[in-house]
Amino acid sequence: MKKQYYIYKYPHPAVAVDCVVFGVVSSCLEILLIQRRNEPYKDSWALPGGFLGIDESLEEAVKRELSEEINYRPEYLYQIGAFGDPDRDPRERVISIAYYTFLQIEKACLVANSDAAKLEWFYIRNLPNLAFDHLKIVNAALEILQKKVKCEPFGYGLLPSKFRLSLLQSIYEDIIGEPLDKRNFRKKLLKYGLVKPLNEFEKIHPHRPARLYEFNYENYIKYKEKGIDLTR
Amino acid sequence: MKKQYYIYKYPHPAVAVDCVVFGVVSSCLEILLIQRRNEPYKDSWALPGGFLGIDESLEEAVKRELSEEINYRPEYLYQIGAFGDPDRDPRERVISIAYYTFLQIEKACLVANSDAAKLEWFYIRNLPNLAFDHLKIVNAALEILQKKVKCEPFGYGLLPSKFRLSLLQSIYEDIIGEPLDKRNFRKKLLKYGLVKPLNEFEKIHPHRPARLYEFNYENYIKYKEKGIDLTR
DNA sequence: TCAAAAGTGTTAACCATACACCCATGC
DNA sequence: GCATGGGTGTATGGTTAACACTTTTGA
Repeated sequence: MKKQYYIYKYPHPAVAVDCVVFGVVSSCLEILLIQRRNEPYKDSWALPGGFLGIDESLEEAVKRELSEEINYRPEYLYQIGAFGDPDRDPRERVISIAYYTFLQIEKACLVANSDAAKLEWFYIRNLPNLAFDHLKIVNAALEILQKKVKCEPFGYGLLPSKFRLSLLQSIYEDIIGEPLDKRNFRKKLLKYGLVKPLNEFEKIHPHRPARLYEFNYENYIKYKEKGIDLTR
Repeated sequence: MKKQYYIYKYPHPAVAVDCVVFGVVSSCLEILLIQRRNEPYKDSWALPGGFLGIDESLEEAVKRELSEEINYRPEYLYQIGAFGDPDRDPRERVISIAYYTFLQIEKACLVANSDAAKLEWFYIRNLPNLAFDHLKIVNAALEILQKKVKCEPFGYGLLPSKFRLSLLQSIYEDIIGEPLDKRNFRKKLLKYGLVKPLNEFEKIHPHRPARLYEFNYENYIKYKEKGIDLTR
């Protein structure tokens, strides 16, 4: 492999991408973190991500990094924003463009990558110390979800395709950080036709089994455009 | 001045900042554009902006560029996001981090900068052709305002400190692109105490003079946190 | 006296809120 | 039969939506 250098007339920062991967794991909203194997922040937990290739788009870079690091290639990415404090990376000036995505656990086969970096899901309300300014990035992502949840239906592409309404409700509660009224929440979902009941039930505990529902995609999109607040 | 080069082991993109400056001009929501004096896109209209200094924060870079280019140093900046299509700039790979800000015309003394680049306000619904992907950036900013206006009170720091309610209403209408009911709009603003009436009137046309109002900052902040939709 | 923009109130339908009890199951 | 989470209905008050006419001014 040829050794090469890149020369510029003016100093250039490095550009990286990072991604907050949300998933529903053990009935909670969690994010996927990687334990760093190198300095800086060796052994700390960090968002999956890496440096931008000079010819690839920002989204391609995220998809490539996630494929490599968590063996999952997301279809949809949503930009959180750019994080560029001059000292956010001790090595050199690095601007990170952060994204978030949803991972339906049923669709993913997560394996630690070939480098055997450790991967783990963490409940959003119980995160470990994070490398770099990754906590700031996660918090920015959560703020976006908090706003989203108050303006549009939420959960499609994140929850399993068949789910209990109480699971959807608890994801909402994880995001907004306060309890919702069960009766009102269900009434609204059904009234606007956002979910349709199935004749299937989930028996995961020694209690009454819960009915499963699917999103009604047509109405989901309709109210995504029109706007709806399921949190009240 | 010493000639110097900057050498990296991996290729680095350039990083720029651009800013959509919103102002209320001739009773409309307008943005400030600069006519480019150099290639590429010579003579096209473009957002004010420029390259990031290697040691300055993203926001500092925007403030510096706006000071230089439009003689106005904004206090608050809001990030739109990063725009990084590989071919968005024909010169080299450039990632642009875009911001928007509000400029109260009463507080600014805009002069074309020393380089005598032409500055002009353009109504958001009647923009000229823009350089680079700046139309995409402006549209992203407008989408943010469209969402904002449906979730929080809007206009503080943008409108003159004393204004007619019909001016505020028409700014809302510029953003959402549809007419609002005058009675309902005013009723809501007053009911929630978002504005307070003054004993001053504006006579700018040969008709009945309009009462001026100020924002009630305390309630404005309160409903910004709590959320309110003045568009319905 | 006309044209133009400012300003004002009421009603009916809908929606949000708050709240408590029964159901189905496995142990 | 009990513990646990699943599931349901109603009444009240507040919010939205729709609507048309009078006022003030300068020309």
